[in-house]
Amino acid sequence: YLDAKINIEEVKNRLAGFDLRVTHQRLVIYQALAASVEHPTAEVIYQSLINDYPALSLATVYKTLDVFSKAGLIRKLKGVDDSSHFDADLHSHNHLLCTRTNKILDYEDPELINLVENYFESKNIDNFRVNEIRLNIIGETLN
Amino acid sequence: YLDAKINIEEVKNRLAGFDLRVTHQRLVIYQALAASVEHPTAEVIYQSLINDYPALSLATVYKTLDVFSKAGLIRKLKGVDDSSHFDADLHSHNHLLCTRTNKILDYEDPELINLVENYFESKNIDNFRVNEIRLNIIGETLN
DNA sequence: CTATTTGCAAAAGGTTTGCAGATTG
DNA sequence: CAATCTGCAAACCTTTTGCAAATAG
Repeated sequence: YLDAKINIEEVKNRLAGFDLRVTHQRLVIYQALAASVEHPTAEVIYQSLINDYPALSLATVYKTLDVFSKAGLIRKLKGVDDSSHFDADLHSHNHLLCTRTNKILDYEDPELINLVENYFESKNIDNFRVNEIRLNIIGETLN
Repeated sequence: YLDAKINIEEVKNRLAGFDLRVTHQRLVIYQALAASVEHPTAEVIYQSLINDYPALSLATVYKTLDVFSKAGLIRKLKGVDDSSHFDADLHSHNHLLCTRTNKILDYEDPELINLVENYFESKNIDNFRVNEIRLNIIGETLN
């Protein structure tokens, strides 16, 4: 379930890069999120940390994820069941949303990303400034 | 804000087409949703009906919209602020999500729809059966 | 030292549920 | 009639908030 943890210095650099204060809680929350490939919810992140950091509060996890996503350090995603998930991967990629398991999976497809990006580069939408295109693929994992 | 109301016989046919019982509440709720171009929330639909149907309950609006969307008669959408909106328009189309007003606007673009549909027709994703592609354009209305 | 962040508990907000009575097919 | 739907109020669950103490820069 987990990638190798990113080292703490790297996390500090990333926080600094977004003008965010470095606190112990922020470091471990970011580290937990970045180490997961599962696009966890606030609750899941909290549960993954509570054993090692018993003083950590769920409200802090919520606040921190909110601060991070408003700063642009991470992204907030919606699952098919309306739950809020978070993603530390800022690279352009799309997601598979499974209606059976409610999980969110990464879908990396450079061809698709190019297709969509090219399309919108040459496109102007009246009275609307485009910030981001989110393409979600809804369906079912088969395994 | 409102299109002309669909006539009641047409609404009955649509409900029947999805094997849904016809009740007074369902008729007016569907009619209100179909008449709106604003992708209203449950609360907004409720408010739009409460004057004419004082006995209507908000819980019924929620239940009905849930039944409708599970049956496939309407679609549930998520706004940028995480609110649940509903859409009676089943035709292929995309949405503009405004981060300033939290509104959802229709974005009709046959060329884009073709582009994406064609791409996924020839595409197979391992261990995943695709049901639907949702492409949302996030940004700001300029008005 | 000042501003920001944290933890706690309480509150909020949107949505769901249980149930008795009403309605549909 | 049997099955389903409705209204009401209470319950629920996720997220947010207020505030005093702790911490970062």
